[in-house]
Amino acid sequence: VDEEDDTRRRLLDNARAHYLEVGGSAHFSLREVARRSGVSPAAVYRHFEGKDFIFRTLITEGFRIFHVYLMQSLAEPTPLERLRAAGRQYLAFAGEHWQHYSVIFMTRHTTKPNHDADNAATFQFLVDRVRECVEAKVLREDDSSALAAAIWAHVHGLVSLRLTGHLRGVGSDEAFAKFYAASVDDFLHALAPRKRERT
Amino acid sequence: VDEEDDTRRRLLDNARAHYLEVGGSAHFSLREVARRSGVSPAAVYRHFEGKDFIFRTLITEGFRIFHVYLMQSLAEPTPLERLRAAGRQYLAFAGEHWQHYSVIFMTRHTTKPNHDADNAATFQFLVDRVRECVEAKVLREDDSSALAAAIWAHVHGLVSLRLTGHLRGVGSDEAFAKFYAASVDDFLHALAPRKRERT
DNA sequence: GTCTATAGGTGGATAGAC
DNA sequence: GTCTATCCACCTATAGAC
Repeated sequence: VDEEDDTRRRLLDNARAHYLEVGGSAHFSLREVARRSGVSPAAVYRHFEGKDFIFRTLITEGFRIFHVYLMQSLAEPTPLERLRAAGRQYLAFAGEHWQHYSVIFMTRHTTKPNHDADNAATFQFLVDRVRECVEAKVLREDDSSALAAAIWAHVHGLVSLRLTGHLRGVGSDEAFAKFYAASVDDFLHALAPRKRERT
Repeated sequence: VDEEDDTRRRLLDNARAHYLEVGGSAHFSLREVARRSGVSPAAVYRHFEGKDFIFRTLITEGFRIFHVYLMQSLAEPTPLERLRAAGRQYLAFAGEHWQHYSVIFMTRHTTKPNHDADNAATFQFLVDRVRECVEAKVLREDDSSALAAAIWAHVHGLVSLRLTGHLRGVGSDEAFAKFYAASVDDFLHALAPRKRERT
């Protein structure tokens, strides 16, 4: 079963690359995937039931890998450190698996049930990290979902503009990593509890 | 020349919608555009030299409309109000012209010279708004390009997650507008000059 | 300026040999 | 499990009539 799994891996990797080049499921070419993988179009049907099944596999795989990255942040000792670590893990995942990142977070929404469930579960992880920060008084008292959404938007904005090439001006990947870390800290600082006011 | 321009308009509108559905230029169908517009495939060639020329027109048109929105913010009297107005105009453009927004800011980078030039010019507008805020001491003294990039990332993150359907939890469009405004203000607050420290 | 007709190419999916 | 061969649908672009 060794060569069998190897072909399946090659098909998935090439499918992901091709998927991103055409930007969505509608005009994804199964023949092109077979061509890149060095097999005939018919062989693909031995590994996947068809075009759509390949996408589902890609999305599920992407969330699974992302989940592993996020879980690393739980090793930190305090709520705030766990939240900041989650931010670093987010960047690490996007940098080391930008194809997966694009598949799960930058593809237009077209009613995919699996995608929605995985997405909600992933978002809940961030909400939990935010909630424990609120309870520990290191983030302002506010709706945890709203705070989490704002934080997610911030990191996603940085990462996605970088991936689409719109933030080329920032420079090298290391320069971007510094920029990212500083910007996230700026935003988290803004969400800290206010010393004065707040009745 | 009335009906001629009308056909061209219909072709462009349908081309934009179709472009977004397939997510990129590679598998964009000229026939589909003709079909939606109620003309034959051959007729398209009387209005555009071919497939690629339609994209260039779409991108240029998108930036032109966006530019009009941004310019409205110059009516405000102070640097900070102009910057905050630019943020509101950004959301207004994304909301009222989400197709244009997607075309110019959420499409993968594939070496389009016109796009790069327009993009740089648009970014410069934000850098100018930031710079005058720095000079007026309402934003911290820092590289204006870096501050502008962070602000852009923040608003783009909010808007693009909303457009891809990942921020459905926020609720209605009005609820999202409130959330957007509050989040942008939070971030601008973080970029204000620090009272103490700062040598 | 729009049409029909057509050329040459690519796509998903299946049948049947090995 | 992979192949070749095949079906039919769709694509870009052009030619030529109106």
